[in-house]
Amino acid sequence: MSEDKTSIGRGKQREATIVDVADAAGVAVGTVSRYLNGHPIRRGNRDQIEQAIERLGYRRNAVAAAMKTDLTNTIGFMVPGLSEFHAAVLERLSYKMRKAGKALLTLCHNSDPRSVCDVLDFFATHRVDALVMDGQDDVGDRIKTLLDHDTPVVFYDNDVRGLPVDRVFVENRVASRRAVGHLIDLGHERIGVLTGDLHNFTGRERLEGYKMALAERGLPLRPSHVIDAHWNYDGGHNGMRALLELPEPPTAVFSCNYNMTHGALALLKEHRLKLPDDLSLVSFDDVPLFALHDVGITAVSQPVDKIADTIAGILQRQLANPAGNAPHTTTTLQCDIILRGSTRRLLTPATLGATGS
Amino acid sequence: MSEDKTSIGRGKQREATIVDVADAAGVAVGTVSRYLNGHPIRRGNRDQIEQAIERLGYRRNAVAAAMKTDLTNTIGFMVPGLSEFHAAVLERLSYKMRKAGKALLTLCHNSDPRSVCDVLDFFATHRVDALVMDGQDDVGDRIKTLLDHDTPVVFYDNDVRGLPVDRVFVENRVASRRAVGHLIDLGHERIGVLTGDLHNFTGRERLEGYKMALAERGLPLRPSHVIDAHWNYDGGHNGMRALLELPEPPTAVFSCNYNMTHGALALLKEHRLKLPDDLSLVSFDDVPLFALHDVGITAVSQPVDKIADTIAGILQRQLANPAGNAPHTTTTLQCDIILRGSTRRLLTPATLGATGS
DNA sequence: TTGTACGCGTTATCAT
DNA sequence: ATGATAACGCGTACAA
Repeated sequence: MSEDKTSIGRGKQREATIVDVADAAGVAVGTVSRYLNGHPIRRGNRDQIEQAIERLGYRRNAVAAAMKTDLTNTIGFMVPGLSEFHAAVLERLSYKMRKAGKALLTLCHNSDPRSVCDVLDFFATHRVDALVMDGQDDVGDRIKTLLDHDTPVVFYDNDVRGLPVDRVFVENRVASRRAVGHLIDLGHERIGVLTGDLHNFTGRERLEGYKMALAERGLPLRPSHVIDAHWNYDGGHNGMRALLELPEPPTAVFSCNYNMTHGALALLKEHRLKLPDDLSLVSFDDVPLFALHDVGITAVSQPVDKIADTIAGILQRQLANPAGNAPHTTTTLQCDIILRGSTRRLLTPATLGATGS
Repeated sequence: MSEDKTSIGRGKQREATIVDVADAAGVAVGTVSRYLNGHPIRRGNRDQIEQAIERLGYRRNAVAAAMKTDLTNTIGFMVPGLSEFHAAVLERLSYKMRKAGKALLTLCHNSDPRSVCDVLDFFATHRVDALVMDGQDDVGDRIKTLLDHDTPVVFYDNDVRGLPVDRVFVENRVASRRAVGHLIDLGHERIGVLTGDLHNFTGRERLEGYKMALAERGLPLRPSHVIDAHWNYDGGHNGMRALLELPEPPTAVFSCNYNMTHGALALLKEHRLKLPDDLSLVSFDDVPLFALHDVGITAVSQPVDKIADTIAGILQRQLANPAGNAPHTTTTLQCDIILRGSTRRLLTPATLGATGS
């Protein structure tokens, strides 16, 4: 009820400040500030200060400190959504940064360009010390604004060219080429592909890997076998149906990310089609349950921990640096391909295909 | 090179402030501030201000604003890790809060009490406007500190009693009882359970549901069938092995969360045991791939979206409220049980069991 | 080592 | 509706 300044219970109880602590401890504010920041302090004063802090329930105010130091100890993190992959990167990265006293401000953009801009503005306004995101087109202006103010930016998972930022990617082309090459090794010649958005750098790279594998074995590229499945479940679901309804359906399919694989698997199940007898399948992105899926899904595994650790390293280097004059790096990490039971050798592979064309 | 105050390129280029904007626009700072906050402004001044902002590349400083208003528009979010469940809640919650101009400061504690405290201190120092977390024991003091300063706190997923906070949970007991009841309906009498940490409120509730189902059908509770699997993969893996090595192994198992189910499934696969012929299994927590797992995993599905939406609602109500005098609520949401193929009717169920005891 | 005093960028309170 | 000015809590020269 009462609005006393000395109210002990709940209520507007004004926060104790560094000044209050100084008064209570009988020292100057400067001394308290130095104590808080780990500078040497006379023994007796230190005890007084610690008691005062305890007694007053003083809590440091990082907001006020940020205003002076221009350091919020906060890092912007923006991804399309918290799929298994991005969630894993976020968890590991947040763990690493916590040990450096920093935390991630997490926001998703759902692949909506408008949201991307809003989020970037939010980060700029909140003066994040750095920004980690998947590359997104049409945001060059906003990114440049951040860079102009010496905010380090790290792209991962997807690139946007021409921006002076640090980058952490995986060898999308190499891994995709190996994955498709594996199918060819097994005798497959009609291989479908579910691609991500091709406006997207990573989407194009994975498709290129597919094309390279075909080309280097002298297999033709059939346009009808290339389905734009938009990175998502529905795309994978519909795309797989489209492939199966082809006059010459593929005997194997390469899916360029987990979501599309998921949709494709659902469609196969609906039609009671069995891997690998009715179709061989390789997925980009490995998730734990793929190992348990009946015969097991052969998949390209991204090195999540290495990705996060690399980003953390870059962040620490850039933040330790006074102005943004550290050189920008691009790290490209290798993927493993995990062979499981969703792919099988195709016997007498070309018999039907030869008569067809 | 030059440290000119007029440098245009990269570098220490001091941020334009509201004062600079006011000068350039020929108005007072108060006017600019009001413009930025959407208050009515004379037409001509508005144009001047907008031009000045554009010309100077002015970006609002949320840190300085926070110092005045005691509002950081930042919400602390702490969970043990970003498992599928928590990641989904985080994604949806962050989406909801973004529309209110707020973002989540995300930190994981990995079930380490020390980390829990560190994270809580971090949030307090950074003056988050609210806190969302899974309940964790032994942190009453830190939580009380936040509450004393009128920071709304919401617990979800796991409870800690005796704290004046808002709560959002699911009907753990009811759902578990139904899940185990389903197994009993199918004729199972020897039913194992992989439990989570029993120091944990939710862990105990799910186990209670198991016990209730047994009791109300007159089945004995066999202590050897109750395995503490610590919520995690290894626990589920080892726990399932322990159950199968029993002289009278269970014919069905109830696993109290996804991680343990995952471990259990892995063990079954290693031993080439098939669901549901060799064993029936029900999992608490549903994940998308359970639908695709060979026969499909019967699972209790938590209403992730409803959980997040409920939390968002509470947050908005509490934040709209001047001081922390809004009543605290506890919301308990229902779960669905998704019947799939991992459970089967046990024929002549008691024949062997009867001779045994 | 310690104390004093100023400034960081914004909002809020007054008059006008 | 606007202008002038006092805070907000902290860090840090500077002088002592």
